[in-house]
Order: sequence, then structure tokens, then C-alpha cells
Amino acid sequence: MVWQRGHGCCRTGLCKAVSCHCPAPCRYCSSCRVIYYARRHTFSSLRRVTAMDEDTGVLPPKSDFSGWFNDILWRAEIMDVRYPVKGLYVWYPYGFAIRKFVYNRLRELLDRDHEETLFPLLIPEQEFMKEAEHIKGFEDEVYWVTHGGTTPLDVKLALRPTSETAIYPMYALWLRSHADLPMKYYQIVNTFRCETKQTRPLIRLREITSFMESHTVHATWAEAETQVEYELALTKEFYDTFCIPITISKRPDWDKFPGADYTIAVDAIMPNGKTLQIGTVHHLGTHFSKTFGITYEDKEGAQQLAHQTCYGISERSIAALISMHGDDKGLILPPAAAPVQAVIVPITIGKRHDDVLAAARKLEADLKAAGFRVKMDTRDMRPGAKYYWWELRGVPLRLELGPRDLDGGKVMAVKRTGEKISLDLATITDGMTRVLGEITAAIRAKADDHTKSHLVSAESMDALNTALNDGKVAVIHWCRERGCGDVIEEKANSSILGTEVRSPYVTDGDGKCIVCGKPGKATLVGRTY
RNA sequence: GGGGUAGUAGGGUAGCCUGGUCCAUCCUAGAGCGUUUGGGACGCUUUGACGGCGGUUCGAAUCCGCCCUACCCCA
Repeated sequence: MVWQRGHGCCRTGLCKAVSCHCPAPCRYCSSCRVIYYARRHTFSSLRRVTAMDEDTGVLPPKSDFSGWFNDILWRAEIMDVRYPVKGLYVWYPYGFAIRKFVYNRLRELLDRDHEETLFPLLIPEQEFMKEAEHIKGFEDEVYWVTHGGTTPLDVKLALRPTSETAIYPMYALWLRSHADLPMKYYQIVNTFRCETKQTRPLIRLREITSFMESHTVHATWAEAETQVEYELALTKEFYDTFCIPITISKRPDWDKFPGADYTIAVDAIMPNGKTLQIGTVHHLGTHFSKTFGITYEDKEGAQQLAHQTCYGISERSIAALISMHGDDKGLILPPAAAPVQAVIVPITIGKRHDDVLAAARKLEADLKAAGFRVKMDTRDMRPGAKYYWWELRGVPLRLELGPRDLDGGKVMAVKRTGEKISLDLATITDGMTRVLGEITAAIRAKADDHTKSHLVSAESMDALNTALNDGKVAVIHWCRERGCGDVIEEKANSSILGTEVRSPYVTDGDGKCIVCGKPGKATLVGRTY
């Protein structure tokens, strides 16, 4: 058997042309899904492995998370990655519909005590450059607008990498007295960062298309701290809607937001054990209010510096949603995020065609009237093909209505989480409410299990390395000295996520630092996206 | 940051070394018609591409230059 060199068409390196005594397949490439036969075979013996040839389906298995994620984005029509600019991607209508339900929920939560605003995309250079620490954090990845048509601009304009420097000059104008406080505004906008590392749809982008940033102003440091806690609670509630378990921790000083007193971050543990930062809340203290002159007149008539917070969530929330719940068959969407909560597949055979179709239409109308997002699939495909199609797209519930069901006054309901039950047509809206609730619960239980099983305690560097190599996130003890932190990050090729860990699955208290042995605090360490 | 490889129809590939035989080919997808339909149907007809710009040449997917893009490996 002679192995020939790879075709370079795939990412796995498995893809090789081979020479042997076919027709038995020589080697299967899981990325491009091709079986390669000997070159000397004729074209008719060169055959492709398609979805139907394999029990596992069209997707790479979720255990190949990277491949799974890339594939599902276009197969489930979430994002098109073919836009001809690196790091910019297109939302397909279906993906955008998911985004709509997720962000509607986010708006709903924020609107409890924030107000939505909109600030400009372009920031003049002199404003952008005001806060030294802040600039340092972003200077390497800012896009600059330098020309208006062919004429160079007098003042360069930055495309916002985040909006502090756009918003705070205005806050300085808006804030006059203590009676104006607190100010709590947010916006949902696109932001630009010229990422140099490998970009990834939804995760590392040059245009973040869906950045929710909240900026609040308060009279005192303590009040701002309370706001940080309030926003963390909002974030928890937000992710709970979509059954995404999170860990909350305080980032180490060197990893905090440029210009913040401290940063509290929210992470999710992805299927491969890497963590994804899916939210941050920053206590800005008076760093920016000093720079931008955000002051107010207190009750005694004296000018005081305001205390600020900012808080952000991006489309990484959608990456977490997709990754956390999906399986080898495709997406699994919690009903709260699903553009289609139930799909009705009429099984129309021969003479009963019109009968069944009419009943399915009535079912669709009844469910829509009751407020469910349902869709009837009348396409000219075999039922099985439709099942796979909707399963790939994560629709939580499938309602199959055929002659047999109709005669019995029933409809067959198949949960995306894997259970088949018969529901009475007469009480279908109650049945739907109950079953969708069960699906949400099942999704949440599975995600909680995953997170719980991926958090382990490590009492030494060796144990830490073992845990991380095993695809886990570790809880260690760390003295909070930078030096020991560097050792941990370097030796374990990891990141210190943070201290003051908040997770129902982390109960570790104080202990000895795993590097120097001095008293340390429970600390979350992982490999990050 | 340092290397390497590649870009051919909506997706996946062959052809390139050795320029003309290629309005190319195969799998898949799209459109049309017909037969079908309780877990990925089938037949026939048809649509459709050589990453971009420039150069060499009688002639470029193929050779050269630049640009853009992507992927892999190592730090």
C-alpha cells in the first residue's frame, strides 16, 4: 500500500490519496468527507461518502467540536462565513431570528431599569486618546477612518472598539447635579477590533455585530458596586433563560478592562472544556470621570467626581447557546430562543391528502393563536428528510400529523431532546406548554451536568496540568501575586480566569497557593477562547 | 510572531509540473417535469466556476508579478 501526499483540502490532515486494492475504502477524511481510492481507479470508482452512508449524519461529531461548530454555522443557516473580509461574517435570516429572540430577552431585562440609547460609530482621535490606560488596551486593534472621499481628514476618526470615549464626553454634558443620578443607559451596536489572532465566527470577530454595552453613572463608589452586582444578576437571569450555566469570577488585575477598578467576568465552559467569556461587568471607579470631567454638584453645592460602571454582552452569547446544547444531529434550541418552537409535519398519503392537510392547517392556526411559534412544513419532501432538516436547525418539538393520528384525535410529538409522546388534539395548547417546559428542563439539566462535570479541584501544578489536559476547568488556590500567576499560566499553558468564584459547583474555600504555598484563595483556571 | 500549503459552479474535487485535445469531469446542490411520501426517494431535462488586477504569449485555469482570502504546523 502506497500512501500519497495529502490534498491539502482539509483541516484534519487525514485527507490523503492512497493507492491500494480497492474498492474497499482506503481512508476517510472527516473534514471533507471523501473516501479516496487509488488514483489508477477510474472516475466511476471514485466515490464520496455522503450523509446517507453514515449513521452519524452530515455533521462532524460534536466531539470534534471545532469542526462541528464551523459546520453547523452554515448547515443550520446561522452565519455565512464567505464574506470576503477576514473576521466579518453574514447573519443568515435563521441565525438572525435566533439573535432576535436572544436580544429581545436581553432588552427586556435591561429595560427594567436602564434606558436604550444610540451613540455614533466614529470617535474623534482627541477624545479617544484622552484616557491613557484605556488606549493602551486597544491601540493595536483600532480601525481608523482617515479620509473623506479623497481628502485626508483634519481629525482622524476611530471606529469604536467599545464606546466609552464616545459616550463619556456626552455624559459630562448631561450630568449636572446629584438629582440627575443615577444614569443608566445602554446601546446595542456593532464595534470594530482588528483582531490579529485567528478570527472565528461569533467568537473572535473584527466586527462585533451585536455588542450590548451598558454605561452607568453613580454618586458613590459603593453605589456603583451595587450596580455591578445588579447587572451580574441580570446576566445570570439572561443566561438562565437559555439554559446556559455560567461561572462568575473576578479577573486578575492584569486582565481587567483597561481603565477599570476591577472586572467581574462571566464564562461558559464549552464542549471541549475551553472557556468562553460571555459577559463582563466593570467597576470604572473615577478613572473616566476624571478624564472626561463627569462631575455633579452635590447637596452642599460642591462638585464631585462621578463613579461609573460599564457592562457588555456580545454575540458570543449565541456561540455559547449553540455550543452548549447542540448534539451530533445539529442544534438544540431552548424554546425561548427558537424561531420555530414546533414544526408540524403532515403525513399526507394518497387519498387522505386533503384531510390531513386541513387538520394540520387548523392545528397550526390554533397554536399560533395561542402564541406559539409554529411552522407547517408542506414541502414536497419525504417526511424523514424533513425530520432531519428541522433537527439540524434545533427546533425543540416536532408534531407529526398523519391519518392514524387524525383518526384517534391525537398528534405525535417528538422532542428534540429525544422522547416521543402522543398528545390530544383537543387540548393541544396545554400539551404544548407542558412539553416545551419539559424540553427546557431537559436542556438545562444536560447543560448543568456538563458544567458540573467539567469543574474539578486541583491541589498541585501536576494536578492542574492533568485536569486541563483532560479538558476540564480547574479550581486551585492562588496567593494572588502576579509572579505566581505567571507561573501558573505559563507552566499549565492556561489562563487564570479569576478569584471570588461564583458557581453552584464551586465550593472551595481558602488554601495554600499551589506555587508558593502562602495562603491563597480559590481561583478558576482554564484554557480560553 | 515564524514557517508551509492552497484558492476551479451553492458545497466538495480533478486538471496545473509539460500553455492549445477542456464551451472539461465526478459527487452534491439549485431549477423544471413526472412517479413518490409514517426516519435522509427515484428517473429524465437543465442551470452553473477557473479568487482579483496586471504581465508574458498567436493562445493562460496552467507560466511570471503584486494584491486579497483561507487552511495547516510551530512558538
